[in-house]
This record gives sequence, C-alpha cells and structure tokens, in this order.
Amino acid sequence: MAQLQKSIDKRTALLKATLSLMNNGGIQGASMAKVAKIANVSPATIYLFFESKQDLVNQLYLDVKTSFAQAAFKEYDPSQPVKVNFEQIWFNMAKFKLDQKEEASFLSQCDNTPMIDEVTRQQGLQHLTPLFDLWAQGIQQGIIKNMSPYLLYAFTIYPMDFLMNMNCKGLCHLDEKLQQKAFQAAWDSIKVG
Amino acid sequence: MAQLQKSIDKRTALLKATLSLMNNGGIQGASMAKVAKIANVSPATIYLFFESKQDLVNQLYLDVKTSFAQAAFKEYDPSQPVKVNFEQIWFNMAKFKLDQKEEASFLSQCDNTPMIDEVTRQQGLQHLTPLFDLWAQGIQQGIIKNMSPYLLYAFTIYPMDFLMNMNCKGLCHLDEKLQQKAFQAAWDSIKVG
DNA sequence: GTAAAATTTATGAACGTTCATTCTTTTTTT
DNA sequence: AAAAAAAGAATGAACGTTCATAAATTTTAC
Repeated sequence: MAQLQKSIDKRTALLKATLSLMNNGGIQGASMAKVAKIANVSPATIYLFFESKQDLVNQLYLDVKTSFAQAAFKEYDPSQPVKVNFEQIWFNMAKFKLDQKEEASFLSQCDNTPMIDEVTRQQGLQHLTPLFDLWAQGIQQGIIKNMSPYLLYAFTIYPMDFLMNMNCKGLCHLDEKLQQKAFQAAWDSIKVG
Repeated sequence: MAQLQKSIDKRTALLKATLSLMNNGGIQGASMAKVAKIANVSPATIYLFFESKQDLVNQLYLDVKTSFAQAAFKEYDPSQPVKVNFEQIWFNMAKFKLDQKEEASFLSQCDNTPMIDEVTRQQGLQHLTPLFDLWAQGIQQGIIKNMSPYLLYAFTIYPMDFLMNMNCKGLCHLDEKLQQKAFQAAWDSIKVG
C-alpha cells in the first residue's frame, strides 16, 4: 500500500518536473535527463511509468486538462439559468488560469503547437462537453447567438489564454475589475440583442 | 548584382524551409540539417546568413510578422471612420491568415511558446501600432469601450488564431459567412452600447 | 582579352554535446 | 531467498556548430 503511494508520488513528481521544465524552455527544454534529475529519479525510472517522452507529454496534457475541467465545472448547477452558469464557468476558468499559472500556460502552449497527438488533443477537448451542452441550451433559448461552438469558444474562452500570458509577463495585471470587463466583452460577443 | 540576388534567394529559401519544418514538427522538428537539406544548401551555409538557430527563428519571426502587418494595413485610409478602418484591418488579417496558412500558424505558434526572445517579440508587436492608435481614437470618440489594448486584442484579433487553427485541422470551415459572424462577435465584444 | 592570383562563397566532414532509450547491476521489498 | 523496483552507466543517433578545404567569382597584370 505504501508502495503504491510511492509509485503515485513518483509519477506525480515526474509530471510536475516536466510541466515546470516545459514552461521555461518548451518541449526541447524538458529533456528526460533533466526531468529525472528534478524528480529525483534515474532517467531509466521514467520508463517504468511512461513508455516514451511523447507518452509522458501526452499524459501530462490529459492530467492537466482534466484538472482544468474539474475546476471549470465546480459548483456548476444545471438548474440555474444559462447565463448564470456560463458566468460561473467563465470565472472558474479564469481563477484556474490565475491560480495555476504553470498548468494554464502549459495548456496554451500545447494547444498551439504540434507537440500533442491529435488523438490526445481530442480526448482533452471532450472534458469540456458540459460547456458545449450549455451553449446549445443557450442557443435554443435564444439567449446566445446561433454560432458553432468553435466561434463561441474562440471569442469567450480562448481570449483568456492571451490575457493570462500577458499577465504572466507582467504586461497586464488581471485584477478583479479587469476580469469583470473581460467577462463583459466575452458575453457581449455571443449574447443575443 | 546577380550575386546579391542569389544571396537573397538563399536566405529566403532557408527561412521558407524553417517555416515549413516548424509548422509540421515545432522547433524540434526544424533541425539545422533538415533546414539545410530542404533549402538545398550545406548546413554550414546557414551560418553565413544567421549566427545561430535562435537567430534564424527570430529573423523568421520578424520577417513573417512584418509581412503580416503589411497585409493588415493594406488600403488602410485614416480619413475613414474608426469602425470602417477596424473592419478593413480585421478582414485584411483574416485574409492573410487564410491565404498564408503556414505563416499564420507559425506566428500563433511563436506567440504562445518561449521560443522567441522577448526583445524580438516586442519588436514584432510594434508593427501593430497603427491598430492601437485606431483603438485609442475609437475610445476617445466613445465608439469603443474604454479598455486596455490587451483586452481589445484578446477579444477581436486573438480569436482569429484559434479559428484559423481549427480551420487548418479541417474542423471548422471559415467561409465568407462565418467570417462575417466572427467579425460581428469581435465588434460586439468591444463596441459601446 | 586572357590567364593567373586573390578573394569571396560554399561545402562536407567532423567536433563535442546532448538526446531518448536500453541494459546490466544493485538495492529494496516481499 | 526470490522477486520487484530502481539505479547508473552505456548505447547509437542526432543535435547545433565549426573548420579546413574546394569551388566560384572578382581582381589584377599583361
């Protein structure tokens, strides 16, 4: 039992090391040797948990995406009106991206480069289906413009990645007030009327 | 004179090779050996034009960003109203991203990863100052919400990168009609009233 | 105008490193 | 003592870069 826990801890340490290294120097900055050293493990040990570097990165992507989705849909209450739910999810996502900067910036790095398998990327996307369902509901109720989820995502969620990146670089301070303005912009872009 | 042209051609071929390789496999996919082979040149020759791989990528970034800016501000007429100009610029950018897919996807890759020097990135950003000026004008006239350029960019320009990526993957067909919808969303997110 | 010399331009091979991965051995656990 | 887990050293391949030379071009000399 303690053995299992030690395994889990090692896997976690490896993922965390990869995350940190990739944020600083991209995928080329995360060599297996460095990952192993930071996780206090031999390079060979990585291969007890991951079958290749690609597999390591893919699994990290899925893990992070999963925890992002969990954060996004926290306190999500389907009985509430569409806009309330959307606002809840939007601010949940914003909070995640601000609190877990490394995770968020890793995801945005992955989503714009050909370093994740297309299959894995699709798997990650599926965690967001509740949001897509919510949008469909909003469209049906005539509250949200009749647009493809791609457009809705592009104009409400994706902009957060840019703001988060600017925030990380110290170019744009994402305080409460700015978040409110940003949400207003997001909502205005897709609301009807 | 013909010698100078040959030099320019070689430089161009090297940049083009790098662009193509990086789009397929990221920066790790663009090894100097492969770049040289595709440009029909010896690896050593690259170093007659670029002092390092980093320099090669930086110069490519600046070159592409420059031609993007040129496309963006084509037929830009400062005597026209703010919204007309903004619409012109927006569709110019959309056209560039659709016509020059490799260039566009390279830029979006660079803007989300730590592979370009921060200095170089700032240089690239400066090409967009006419747009920032236009926004300032719009805010002054009470047409555009009083927001930082970062927010305005995040909700009007940045979403295009996402749509372009989806379009490239065949997941979202960016025809005339969808472009119109997208522009409407962009404008709605920042317009006053 | 032409041939030799000088200079520029480009090369392919080779450099030392570092890479992802594997293999053999040692340590730890059962 | 047997089995499982982890280690470190070693693998060949690939990396970015350099270097001594070869090809191509320009300059010089007649």
